[in-house]
Amino acid sequence: MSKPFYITTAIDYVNGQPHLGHAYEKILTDVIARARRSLGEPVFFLTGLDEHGQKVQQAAIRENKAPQTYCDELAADWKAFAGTLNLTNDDFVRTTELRHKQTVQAILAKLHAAGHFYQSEYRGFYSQKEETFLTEKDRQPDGKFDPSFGEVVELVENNYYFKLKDHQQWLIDYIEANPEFIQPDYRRNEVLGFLKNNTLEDLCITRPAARLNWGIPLPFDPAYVTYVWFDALVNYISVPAALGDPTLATALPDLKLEAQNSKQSLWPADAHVIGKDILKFHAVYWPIMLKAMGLPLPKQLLVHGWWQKDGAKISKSTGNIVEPLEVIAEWGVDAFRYYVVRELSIGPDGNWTDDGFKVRYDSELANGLGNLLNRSLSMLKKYRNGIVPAPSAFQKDGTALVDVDDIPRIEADLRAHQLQDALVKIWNIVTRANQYIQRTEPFKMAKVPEKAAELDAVLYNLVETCRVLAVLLWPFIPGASEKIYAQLGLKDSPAKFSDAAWGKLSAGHTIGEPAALFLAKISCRSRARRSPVVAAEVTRRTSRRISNPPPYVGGYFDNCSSNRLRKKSADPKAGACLKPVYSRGVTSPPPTAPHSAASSCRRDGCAPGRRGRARCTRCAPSDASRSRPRDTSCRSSGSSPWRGPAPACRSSRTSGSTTRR
RNA sequence: GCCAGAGUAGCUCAGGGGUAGAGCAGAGGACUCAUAAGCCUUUGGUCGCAGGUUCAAUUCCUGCCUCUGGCACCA
Repeated sequence: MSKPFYITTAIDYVNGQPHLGHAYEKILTDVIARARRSLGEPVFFLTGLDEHGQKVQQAAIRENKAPQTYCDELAADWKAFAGTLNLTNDDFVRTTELRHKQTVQAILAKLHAAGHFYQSEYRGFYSQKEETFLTEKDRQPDGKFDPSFGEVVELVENNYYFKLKDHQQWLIDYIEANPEFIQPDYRRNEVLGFLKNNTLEDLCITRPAARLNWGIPLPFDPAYVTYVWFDALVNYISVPAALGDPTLATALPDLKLEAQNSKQSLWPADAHVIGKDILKFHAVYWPIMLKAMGLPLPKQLLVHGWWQKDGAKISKSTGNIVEPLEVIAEWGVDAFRYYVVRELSIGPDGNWTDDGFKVRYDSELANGLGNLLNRSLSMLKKYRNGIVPAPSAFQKDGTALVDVDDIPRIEADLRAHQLQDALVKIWNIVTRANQYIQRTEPFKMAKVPEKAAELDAVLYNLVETCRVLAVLLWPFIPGASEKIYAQLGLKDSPAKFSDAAWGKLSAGHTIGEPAALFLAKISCRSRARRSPVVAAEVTRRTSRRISNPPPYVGGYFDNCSSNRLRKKSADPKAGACLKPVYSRGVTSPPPTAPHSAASSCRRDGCAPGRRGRARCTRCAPSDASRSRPRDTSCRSSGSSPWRGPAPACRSSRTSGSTTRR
């Protein structure tokens, strides 16, 4: 058994309720953890809470609670939140737990004995009201501190310091020698720039217990508690230590936990997923702490950006917020997970817009993936009684749907933590499958008995593609993925990446009932609002196909994807909006469809029946620009307007992705 | 101020010395298996500004303008 893939989130400071940023980091981590499990690796995924410190102590006092009680109550919310996000964390660490405090103290004792700490005086301006030292930034232009700080006194305080000065050069060398250690690259460059241009100052690691007692006491001097660094960061090793990690047991021989004796080390972590705001702590202090302990460094710091909403900073005070729980309640956790992972790659800041969310939900999840599943299963049900047909020679088409290269490329993206790229590739398959239906027209084959074998093949390819998609999507949207498997009538789980191999669906298998995977909430409502005729048809179809139509809760999408229909519906005398309704074959088609219903041509005398610009002589485009030829051939093959060596052919450029990395 | 990075279509972004690319948005069309979904076609750009190198610059160089990030107070 190989070493488990050990991945962590930062632990969140428990002084409030979880917000979008917390949710984002946890989801990224969970997708990576699930992906590794799916790929067959053992995984340990750790998240948790940072519960010590002044703000917690103060908040507890304000609520007239013991700090531990205060933390216990909030911790319940945070654990529930992890469940709501459908996280697969293997443990949940709280820094007030005994196992954590014991590890912290063992480390402090060891480093103190080895001479890494010293005591020194700290002199500064202290606000008694705010119970904090002030900095130069807190000064007003006239040199005085803001009255909101109350009385400010100059205070001298002894504290313990951690020596950093000797560690600068090896850390620079290490980061330069290990490009994967800090990702993305520009974050790595920031750390290197900082390390090369500044001299590290020793780190103050304590607070006097008289001033702050909600913390872990120094084992060698109970007059002090340790401050954030040797508390919060240590969570990454306190849980493995408690689980009996042999690497940690060797490094911390005095740590006597009631540990299971594990044979496998979790440490070093394979990835710490963190926000850009805490990069320095993880890229500078943490490696030095580990080096001092004699422990190896984590393999990677994966640094994500922050979210904005509507282009502005997320802020409780201005009300510019995204409430994850509300979004999940309305749209489902899979949609939420999908949006935050698909919207941006790991690194840059993101911008949440409600419209953007709705567009992705509607066009990508509901109309792209969900509708593909629905139409594929419906046809199999309708034409073959829901029984998967036997393989035939025609099925080689399936390789065009899920290209032989797709699976390894997606696997490579997952391993490289390029989650957005993986989703883009997966959606290429969705698009290809929808194109395939249009190209092969199985609904026409069904009317021609001689094409039965071909229809078998097309149906097989479609249903099998849906199955493969479920497997590929499991790390991202596990709920939807499992629903796809259920609709396919498969008993097992789509959680094994190797099941993405083509052809695992066996002939004779009977699928389950098709149902909407992601209900498109809007588009039909939007249309319905504009045309009573369409509204009636929508209601009829909805009630026929969906056994339990959800109640309409109000609100419309502004961006209806089919503006053509919308605009025509808005024209009171066109009747054009009827066209799609008639064409459903419900009733006979309109005897004389108005010309304007089918064409953009509105000139008098343009013969009915002509459709499209090209066929209408009076409306034909006169400008040459419309038919500007597109010559994509390689220039070097023809007569060249320039001299010199033949230039490289530029016609084979690969298309770009929408992501900058 | 210092150090990075970025300015390309309405939006989000790829690209890169030789006719400018994708997705979304916009426009037109054909179809009916499907969640009014899906499919096809298509309009948009002096590639921030000014110089320079070059037969040729959006691409390389220089300068300028604008924006973003970092520069250890803090999660």
